Amino acid sequence: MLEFAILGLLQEAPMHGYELRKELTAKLGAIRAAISYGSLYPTLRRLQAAGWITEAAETPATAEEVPALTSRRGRVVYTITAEGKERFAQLIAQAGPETYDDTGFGVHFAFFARTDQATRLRILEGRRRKIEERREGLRDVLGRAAERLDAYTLELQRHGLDACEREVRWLEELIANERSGRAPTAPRPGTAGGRGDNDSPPTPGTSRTERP
Amino acid sequence: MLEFAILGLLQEAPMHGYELRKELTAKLGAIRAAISYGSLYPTLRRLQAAGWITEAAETPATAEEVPALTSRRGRVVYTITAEGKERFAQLIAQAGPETYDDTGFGVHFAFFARTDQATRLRILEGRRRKIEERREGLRDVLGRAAERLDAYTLELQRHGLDACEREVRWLEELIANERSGRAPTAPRPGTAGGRGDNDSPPTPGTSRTERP
DNA sequence: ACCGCGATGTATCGGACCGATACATCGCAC
DNA sequence: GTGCGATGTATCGGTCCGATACATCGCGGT
Repeated sequence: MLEFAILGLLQEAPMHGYELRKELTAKLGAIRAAISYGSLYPTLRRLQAAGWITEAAETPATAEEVPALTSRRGRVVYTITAEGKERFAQLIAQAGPETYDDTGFGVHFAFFARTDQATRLRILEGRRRKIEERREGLRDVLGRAAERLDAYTLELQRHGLDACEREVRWLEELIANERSGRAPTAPRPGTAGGRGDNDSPPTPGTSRTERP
Repeated sequence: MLEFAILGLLQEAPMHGYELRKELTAKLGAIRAAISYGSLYPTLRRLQAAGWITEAAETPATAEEVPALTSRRGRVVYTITAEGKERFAQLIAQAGPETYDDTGFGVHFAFFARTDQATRLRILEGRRRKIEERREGLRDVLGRAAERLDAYTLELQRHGLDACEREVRWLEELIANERSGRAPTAPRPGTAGGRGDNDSPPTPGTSRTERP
């Protein structure tokens, strides 16, 4: 998962670790907390060993002579390689079942702008199926095993069921939009500020601002 | 987390691993998938080493003579010890920041029936604070950094923001109920079947059916 | 002039948890 | 009689997290 996200982000620009974490947090803030350095740095090491990225110490040429004493451990900038881009594409293509769990789906969705429409559709439908299964499981528990569980546990299931139904509806909407070739965000009279435009529709060609 | 859940479940009845997993899945189905045996068995081993639980092979007395050849590896039944119950109470009491992340909160909530009201309130408020922070973070991104992100990422944030707002409202409701000493489930004209009662309100004494 | 303190920045270590895998028994349907 | 799904115990490699350590920079307070 982290591998995928890093590869995806580094395609936008080379970055050093700290920056990478910040961008990652901004992009994935909706689905998970902040990424830990205890995962980030080892993963970066791993990616480099595999040849997907290269790391370069940031030293601006001049004054290479006296690096001893207070060596000013410079920032390490990571850049994706051609093989790395290939790897990313490959990871997108083979969207298996692990792509449909909460984190996996979220991360893949965050990089939908780099995913072709067919794969997007496949992932959205896989996710929907998975959530529908979870929903059925919760309904079962709430229906059949309700008397075995205490009121708090039941309330938790109810809340979870609600979230499932909501997400299914959300996914339906996205799938419908996807099929009709539109950008994901239909202009809803929504929660936040009034501006309703979205820049750079991922599939150019059929992008019309929905206005009858 | 797993330690907490196991200790909580085993207080209801002794169980063997497979059963434990099933109960765990039923109880926590709303917040996480199924628990893995790769976590379950090592954790059980750890709990036993610490003395919180005891394991006993299931062999019904008679025919102890010929266990060799097709030894019929019996089920191993785990029972919580007095120290285990103490440990569970201690884990409830020290509800730290890790209690407020998604999984941690969910697991603790699932065992609210074994938690005193003051702690319940503390956990609910801690969780609310945490979700409010996440919500503010998402609003920031959607407000300030919107033009830096593609339409899909924005849609993801929007969905996450929605979930946050919804959860905060849910928590508010629970907190209000908790403060007034009621059971968690107010009789809502809800989704599933019509029965609106809940058995065994966790704090007896002030339990009144809400009817002005 | 000095100090603290928060942001920036890189890094490791132990531990929790997962997914895949292996192996064995039981009951039932075909 | 045989395959097959549910029941049941268990390990292994690997991913990721939380705590911790350490170092620099700039800014505001005193």
